[in-house]
Amino acid sequence: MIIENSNFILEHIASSGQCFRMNRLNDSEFSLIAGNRYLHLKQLDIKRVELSCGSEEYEEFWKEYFDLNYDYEEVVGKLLSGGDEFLRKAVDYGYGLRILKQELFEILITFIISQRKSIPAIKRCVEELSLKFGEKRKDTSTGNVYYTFPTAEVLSKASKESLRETGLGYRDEYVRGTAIAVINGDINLNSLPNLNFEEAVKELMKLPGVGIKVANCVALYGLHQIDAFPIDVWIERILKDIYDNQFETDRYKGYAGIVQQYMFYYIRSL
DNA sequence: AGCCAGGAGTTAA
DNA sequence: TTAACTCATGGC
Repeated sequence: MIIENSNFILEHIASSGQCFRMNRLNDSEFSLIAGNRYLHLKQLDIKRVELSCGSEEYEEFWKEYFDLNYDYEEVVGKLLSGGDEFLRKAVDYGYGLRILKQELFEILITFIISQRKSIPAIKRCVEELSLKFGEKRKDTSTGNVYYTFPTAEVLSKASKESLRETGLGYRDEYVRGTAIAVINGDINLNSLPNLNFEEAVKELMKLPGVGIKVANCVALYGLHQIDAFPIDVWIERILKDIYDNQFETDRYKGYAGIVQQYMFYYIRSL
């Protein structure tokens, strides 16, 4: 089915560093594995995207996944007219970015993996992990074969050695420890959506391999706390070099996470 | 070849 | 509380 939206650019979303299983197939087409599902996407033009799913699956899952109930045009308008030169250029460059609503456990593990890794390396590791510990599926509408992201159950039972074979490096114990914490009830992922931002971050940081930055990423991409503002090495450079450490996230309350996404995507292009 | 990657944990002060 | 050091691996 075809989606019309003036802020939905697949190329920008796929390479924005928030999802690691969305891949470019050619000039206009992309594949995406999210949760247990597979989707084929095609950018028809600047305002139209074709999805391989039917309207029922779209309404039930993908519409929410792509945050298509939220009006990004309003945020874009504020940033373009807000008088901040860097943000204006960032939005101008990264138009069509959105904050996806991804599966919580998958986001938790992938951002634990992300520490001290480049985006290509993260993607490779996530694919290896899915191939080794996920379930093989076949998409009914495209016939495409893919592997789901592994469950906490499976990862909690995996040996350190088998985990490390996927390229995790020293993060093997973090992944294992977090999966075990989820299974034995040390943390209840289902309760996190009920917490406010500060409480959720505090809870997440009890997990091995989850510090302030990863917790913010999980809050933003897995809990859709769009005031979360993850500060990685790139964002830190911006805050220092562009804003002389005077950037005020409070000024963008209600959509700071979206601002962060534009910043991140833009700075990496320079 | 050597540096850096969407950092976190530990230790020392 | 903060600073320095270490961690395994791959991409460029």
